[in-house]
Amino acid sequence: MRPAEELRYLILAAQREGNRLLAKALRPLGVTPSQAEVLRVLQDHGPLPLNGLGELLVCESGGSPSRLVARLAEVGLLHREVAEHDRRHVELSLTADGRRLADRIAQIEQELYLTIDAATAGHDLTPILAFLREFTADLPAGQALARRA
Amino acid sequence: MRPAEELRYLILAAQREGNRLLAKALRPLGVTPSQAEVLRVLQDHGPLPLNGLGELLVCESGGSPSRLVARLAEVGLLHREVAEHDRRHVELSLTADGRRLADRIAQIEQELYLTIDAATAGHDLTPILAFLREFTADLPAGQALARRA
DNA sequence: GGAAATTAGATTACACGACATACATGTCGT
DNA sequence: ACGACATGTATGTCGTGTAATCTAATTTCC
Repeated sequence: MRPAEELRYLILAAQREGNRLLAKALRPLGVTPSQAEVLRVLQDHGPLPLNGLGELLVCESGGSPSRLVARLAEVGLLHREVAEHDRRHVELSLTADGRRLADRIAQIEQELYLTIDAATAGHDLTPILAFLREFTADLPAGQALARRA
Repeated sequence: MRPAEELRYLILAAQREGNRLLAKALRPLGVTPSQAEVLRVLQDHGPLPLNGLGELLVCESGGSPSRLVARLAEVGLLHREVAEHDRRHVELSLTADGRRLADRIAQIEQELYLTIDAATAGHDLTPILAFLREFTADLPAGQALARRA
């Protein structure tokens, strides 16, 4: 199998399995990995319009994440408020419940990162991160990640 | 951002964007990336039972890919035949249409691999492949990929 | 200044994919 | 024949991409 093909499928495999592990760890909290990403981004980057949130999400690369946000608003984890100066904008902010849950999600992420650290022991991540950064630099999902820093 | 976190999101970003590029390239053929994977696996690994196909797919890692296969059978790209000696087994094989389409998919994959080669120019893939192989070695999706060789 | 066109933000609908669970059915050992 | 097990199916929930649509703001042109 040529390297490009193996790389393609290995990235697919790693993403699928990593997502599955995270979904399992998050299940007791009643949120999915994508929902957790929304809550954590809102926790770290303050109130955001829907569009601004979309620009920081790696999942849901195109358009506005209306549907993802709608589910979180339904269960009272975040608040949607129409901006008075521009009624096209919807300001999103975590509720008290949402902040509490975001803290618990952060803990689970820490455990995940310890698992990843263990899996990467003996490997130099530098060339791997460098390649992936370059590969995604021009693409929406990569730019979203870059904006977080 | 700690390396483990960046790695997690970069893998997600790379997978999403890669899939989007492939989906766009496959659109004129009327198939999705997952459907294309089924057709190509069947082309390379002969007739397979549904379960055996599932063991070679990186997408749809758990369970049997019933629905994926059902859609392809509906549009006449593959044939499902119940084995006479054991009616639990369904033998899957490409139809003439399926074989023709698999050839065209293979061409599009070649173009994708050229794009990946260009993106990886200047990088040594060896450590990247080694890490991802190790990371997925014990997981279903990684084993599926290993079985292809 | 005001109406029409354009742009921007958000929502919705459709199709498909992924995962988990529950269910039905076939096979085999006893 | 009965139950354990394996295999395949159906279903529900959620996620993701695309496109169409709706409304609000802005721009353009008279």
